[in-house]
Amino acid sequence: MKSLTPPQQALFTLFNEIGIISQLSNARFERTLPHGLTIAQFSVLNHLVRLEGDWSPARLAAAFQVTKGTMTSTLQRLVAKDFITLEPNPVDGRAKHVRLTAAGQLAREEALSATAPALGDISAALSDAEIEALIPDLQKLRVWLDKHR
Amino acid sequence: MKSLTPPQQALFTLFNEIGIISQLSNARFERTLPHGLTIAQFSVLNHLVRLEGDWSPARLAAAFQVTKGTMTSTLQRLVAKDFITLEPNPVDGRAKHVRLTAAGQLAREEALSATAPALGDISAALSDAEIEALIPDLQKLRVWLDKHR
DNA sequence: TGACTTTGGTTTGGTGTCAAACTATATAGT
DNA sequence: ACTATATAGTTTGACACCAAACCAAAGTCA
Repeated sequence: MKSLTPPQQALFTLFNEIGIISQLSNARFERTLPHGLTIAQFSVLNHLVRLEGDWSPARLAAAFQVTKGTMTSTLQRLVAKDFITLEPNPVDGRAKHVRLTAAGQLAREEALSATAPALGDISAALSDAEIEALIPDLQKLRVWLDKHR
Repeated sequence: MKSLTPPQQALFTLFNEIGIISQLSNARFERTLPHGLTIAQFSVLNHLVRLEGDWSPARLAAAFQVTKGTMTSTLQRLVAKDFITLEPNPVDGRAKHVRLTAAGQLAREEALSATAPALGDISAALSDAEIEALIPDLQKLRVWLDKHR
């Protein structure tokens, strides 16, 4: 029976843990979100509030490492909820502007408030210092994977 | 504008990185897999080869932290590829036995060979020691999330 | 100017995942 | 034994995601 070398085995375990954590944490947050928001939808709202500037669907897709098709779908759901509008770009006939509505800003505030407690709980699992320590290594890994895909 | 405390911010970043890594690494592996296997499908094949014993769909679902419905779907695709069979359990009329076929074992071997190089590449991003160091903390986090869901 | 290439966005089809509803079989309790 | 509950597996309906095909508007370049 074929098998992996120990370093390969470790990597395999690492990605396995990461996959499960991603799944569990998404489920955990999604349960707390109001208005039937999903993580993907909330992330877009949050992004638009925090980062100034003009955001097109394509720019958002690049920022979230997601295909344009995926972003189209997420934005359509946000439009259906009246949390954003898609306006034509007067300068570029292909492009659109993504604009947050007042309701969208409000929903983002509510979502943030609802999410914060669930985040606090996790301190029981890992100390703040441990969390801080994990981030740089994961970022290195993420950047590498992004560059080599 | 509402905001998060620094520790909450760190957790937010952590889960964000984890989500992206999960996505990118899945895409990366899936590209290398033969027979149109997905990660989910390969994981089941691999599991059946490595761990002896009788495996029912329900037991597999529990092992992979996935709902029974999700496992039903994955198993059906493996059956369609003739990589497993589902046999009735003579003792329990509700349950089924999941059995690997010869083709399934072969496919798992091929998948393992095809995947190994992609795993090796990643050493360029993170040293073996760094990878080993990450795992225990992530396991703590995963176990906690699993227990509190 | 006209043809070719790139870019922005949408659509389609396939996969994974969940929650919830549903059937059938087992098990427990009285 | 009968009823109630728990368990195994499937199905349905959403959502996120990808790859690939597609259209329209820009941009390039000869």
